[in-house]
Amino acid sequence: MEAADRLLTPGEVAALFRVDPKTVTRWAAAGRISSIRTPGGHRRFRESEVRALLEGEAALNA
Amino acid sequence: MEAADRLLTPGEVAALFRVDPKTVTRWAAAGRISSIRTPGGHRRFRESEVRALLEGEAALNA
DNA sequence: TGTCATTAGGGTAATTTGGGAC
DNA sequence: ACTGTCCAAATTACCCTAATGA
Repeated sequence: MEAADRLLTPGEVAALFRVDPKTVTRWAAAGRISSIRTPGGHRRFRESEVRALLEGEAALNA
Repeated sequence: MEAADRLLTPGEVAALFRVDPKTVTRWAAAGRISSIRTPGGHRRFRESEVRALLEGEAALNA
């Protein structure tokens, strides 16, 4: 189940979705996307999940 | 309890958290993560603790 | 012994967080 | 209901040189 997938920064995820990093933070806070926190409190996102979200929407639209 | 206390280098821990190796060093200096010092002063981290940090945060986010 | 990638250290930008408001 | 922007504070990233590790 758990793959050693890479982690993405909020800025990277925001760039992929073409939204503001703040919006990504809101998604994480709302539980719409799972996040990992560094000991310092910063968030990291699973690339596999982000990609599934991106491609998933596209698939549903086809 | 099967603590696979394999030791990880700052670079390896940094890769897992998707942060800079210097950041891992800062965590150790701040006491956010326990570290072992080599006689030469370099730091090593317990894999079990690092993994608990990663997976622990993720599990809370179900 | 020598090589070479990694790490420590200190200092300065850039990013992220959190909150509330529009 | 959702997003972008403002703010201040904290965390993280990148710059360098010297030492350590394998």
